[in-house]
Amino acid sequence: MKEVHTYFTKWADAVALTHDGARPTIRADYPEPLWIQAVNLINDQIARGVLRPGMRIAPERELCQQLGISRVTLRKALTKLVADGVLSASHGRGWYVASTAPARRNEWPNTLESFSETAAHMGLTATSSILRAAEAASTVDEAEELQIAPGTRLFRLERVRLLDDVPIALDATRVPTTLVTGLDAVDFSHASLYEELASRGLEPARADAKVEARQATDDEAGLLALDKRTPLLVMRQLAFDAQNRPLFSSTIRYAGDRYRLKTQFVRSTAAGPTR
Amino acid sequence: MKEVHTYFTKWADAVALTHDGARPTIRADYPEPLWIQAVNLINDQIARGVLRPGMRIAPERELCQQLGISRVTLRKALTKLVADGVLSASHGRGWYVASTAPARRNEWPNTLESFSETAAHMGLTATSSILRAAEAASTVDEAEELQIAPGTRLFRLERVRLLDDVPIALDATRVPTTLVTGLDAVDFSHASLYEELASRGLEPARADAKVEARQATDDEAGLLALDKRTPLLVMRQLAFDAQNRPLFSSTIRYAGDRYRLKTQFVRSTAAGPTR
DNA sequence: AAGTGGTCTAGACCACCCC
DNA sequence: GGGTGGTCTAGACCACTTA
Repeated sequence: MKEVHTYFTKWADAVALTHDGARPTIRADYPEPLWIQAVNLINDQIARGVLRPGMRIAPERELCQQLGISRVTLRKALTKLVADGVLSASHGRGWYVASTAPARRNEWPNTLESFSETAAHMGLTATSSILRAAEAASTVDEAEELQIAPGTRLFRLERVRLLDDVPIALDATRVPTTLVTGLDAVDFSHASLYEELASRGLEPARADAKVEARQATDDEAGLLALDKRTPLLVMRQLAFDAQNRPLFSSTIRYAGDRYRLKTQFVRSTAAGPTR
Repeated sequence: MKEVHTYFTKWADAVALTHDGARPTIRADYPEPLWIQAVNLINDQIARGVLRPGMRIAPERELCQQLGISRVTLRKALTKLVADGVLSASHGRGWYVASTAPARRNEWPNTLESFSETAAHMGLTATSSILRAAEAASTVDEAEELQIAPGTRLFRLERVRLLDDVPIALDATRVPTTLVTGLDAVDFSHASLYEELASRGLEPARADAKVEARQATDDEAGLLALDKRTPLLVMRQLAFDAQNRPLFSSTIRYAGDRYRLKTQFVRSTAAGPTR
């Protein structure tokens, strides 16, 4: 495809990273990998206003000298910054700072967060009222979804999720006991399921989610203290670890007028998998 | 954190990629970059069943020889496959094929798709009934969202979106005329907005979305031929290009019982941006 | 101690953009 | 032609896992 748009007719001046004092603080001592230090350094410069939206930054080979790292390492950092939407590259022209005020930028591309973590980010306290926390045999549907044998025992956790004591959602989560046992001994009115799983070596890496809207039933309306006509935002989630093993499934029914889901879609680039 | 879980007590046998005929088809001629060829090759081997879920693949240094590429290039391919959830690495132990049948795996991590593209994937035909397609001055709110001066003219496109002639959603999209002009001359009852933008050099790279549920108004119910009590799934979307310039905003109101949003959340790894 | 992934380097060539 | 990003290589050292 032909590029129709031209941004500048003349070259923008490149901006060096070292405008204050000696060489920037990239140390080979190894507290953190060099490329992560480079990412943080550039993020800092943008936050500090040394690098402003739309600016062209110094060419790669020059940055390498300034930072004292190799080009391969620098490019690993730049790649990460592109993924975060902080920089963008233009082939024969240079690197440019993305044009959004960094303060308003999103934290992470598309984060899988627990309810507790989301609450913490908002400065609220997440608690739960437990409706059920027990092991039982799985149904055929549950077994298929979690890729276990039908009848395998599941830990079922059903909670009313509260933010600062206001009921927000109904959360029904199922974890196969083939992955973890002893969850029924935990008090989940304050504990976080994510943390419990993490402490047992189970780390969710991603989750597929389906979202739909429907009316609340009488039961649901009662538990969430809703007007019966209020719609629910229903999110059905299946979480996997890095090996794509299903870890747990959860259905979260949010009160339609008390919650808003946020997500970010990314346009796929290059090498889409072979079907 | 300490790793609690141990997967194997004994080493799994490594699996080579070359089980059929001569060396696999990675050619330096350059139709595609070598690392993309490697990605495709490994995806193919998994699809063909040579590599099966849970298997350990040959160590990096061995694969380099088999494929005739350098370790850096191979690792670029492996990194991509990790991002796609196809492989996972374990430090001192090796590379493992993720344990989900590849056929059931998702296409792309989290795709930004147009309605037309989504329809095509489902084998349906997307059409539109145009409610409005005209330029007008922006309101203060619209201007702020799109980062333009208030009063700047916008192209407003309002459509009923149909799949195989069934009304699915109401789509209201606004594009600043500072980015593109002449859109009011296009017949959007069949044309795709994404394609029109792409042909003018505007490529969306990502979009922030907020999703909520609410009841349909009488007007909305009428346009979508809904029972008035059916809830709507409302998605408010703001699309950006690679430089983070806002390209357009769109509000899509789906009939709650005719559509289901799918998305994927990814657990953020390493180097979270500085706040 | 040996095997493996994780990080890093110096140097090369190509493709694209602009003068 | 000169500057710039995109790709690729060979080789090195470190950290983690398993024996």
